Amino acid sequence: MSQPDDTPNAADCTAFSSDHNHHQCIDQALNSARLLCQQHNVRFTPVRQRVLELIWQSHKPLGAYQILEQLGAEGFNSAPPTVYRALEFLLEQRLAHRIASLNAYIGCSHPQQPHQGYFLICRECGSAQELPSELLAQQLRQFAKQQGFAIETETVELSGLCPGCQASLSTPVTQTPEPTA
Amino acid sequence: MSQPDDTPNAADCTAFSSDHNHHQCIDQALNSARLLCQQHNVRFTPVRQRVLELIWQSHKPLGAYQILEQLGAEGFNSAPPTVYRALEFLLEQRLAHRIASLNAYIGCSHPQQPHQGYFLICRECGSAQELPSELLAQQLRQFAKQQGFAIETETVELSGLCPGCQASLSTPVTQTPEPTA
DNA sequence: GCATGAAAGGTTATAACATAACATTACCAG
DNA sequence: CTGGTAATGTTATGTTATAACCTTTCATGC
Repeated sequence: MSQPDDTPNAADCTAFSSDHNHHQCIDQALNSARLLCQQHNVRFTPVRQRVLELIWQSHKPLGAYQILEQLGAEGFNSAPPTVYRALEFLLEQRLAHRIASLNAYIGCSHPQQPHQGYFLICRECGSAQELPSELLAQQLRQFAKQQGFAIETETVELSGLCPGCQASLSTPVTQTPEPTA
Repeated sequence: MSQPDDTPNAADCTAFSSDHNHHQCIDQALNSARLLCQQHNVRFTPVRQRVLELIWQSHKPLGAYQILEQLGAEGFNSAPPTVYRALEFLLEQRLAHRIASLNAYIGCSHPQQPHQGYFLICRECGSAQELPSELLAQQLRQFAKQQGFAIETETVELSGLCPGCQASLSTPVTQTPEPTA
């Protein structure tokens, strides 16, 4: 409660460009998470932290059993309930989202603000970008309101091709090399 | 090809009101389907037809194994591939949609027009209403376009309470009785 | 320190959802 | 009526998720 909510957002980087400092994503996500768990007075245990790290390792949504495999390799207990409990916790604390269309999980880029995640998911590279959009939220509410429907949770997952993969697929050879730093 | 696309749409009824002639939904859906299969020169076999009927029996999305159970009870072959093949066919022909957030399937209310399904799903009564919305489609494209993202498939599933269940839950006793015909 | 109770984690089993692979049957075109 | 393709039958298994019950951890009050 004593902390201002001005922590940098972990994924103000964009999932679809490879030229961002991804360590920052992870570090900021973990810092945000620690802070948020303190504020909520809940325990950020090793397995919960590790699962959060794992789903932040890339911007690709991760299946529960992929996470489980990693955990097992690192000496954690590796029965399904372990990972599903950790994921349940992260979802409750709004530190992660579930991608229904993929049965997969991904770190939440804006855990501080209450929001629903809107996702752009590239079918080619597998990356998913979460985008907050107050405008889209309004439009969806409007859409539901016309039917007298009261929205509680929103699943908005748009699949297709990210800018990078559109380019690679249309010009598979002559693409400009990307900056490596 | 020789048929005009003016078949009545099976779900111009609304899933959230109980005072519609639901037989019409089913009949129209089946007629549309027969027509569409003729047009596409594909076979509308008994099991395909029965699965379509089953997912039209109510406006609640149905799980594959629920369908399977029904089929089994009726003497159809009842191994999983049977129902998954039928569903695959119906999805291909755009006669059904998959609801990712529920792992369930529902009849498509506007099979004639190419479209993505936008769904309002009531967590209380389980009904799902599909709504076409060119406006929402535009807004989603716009949203994606800002990121240079090319949408191929859209998963838009809004869960909450339908008008009827909002009323029942807030005034559990004093609700007005519904017309029975 | 230590009792204690709630939260977290361990363990085993199983439920729920979905597909692979290969054999058989149905159906139509020639 | 035959040959090929689409559909279905059959068996097995893969993948995702949860139930149920037991043990451990850890903050708290004594």
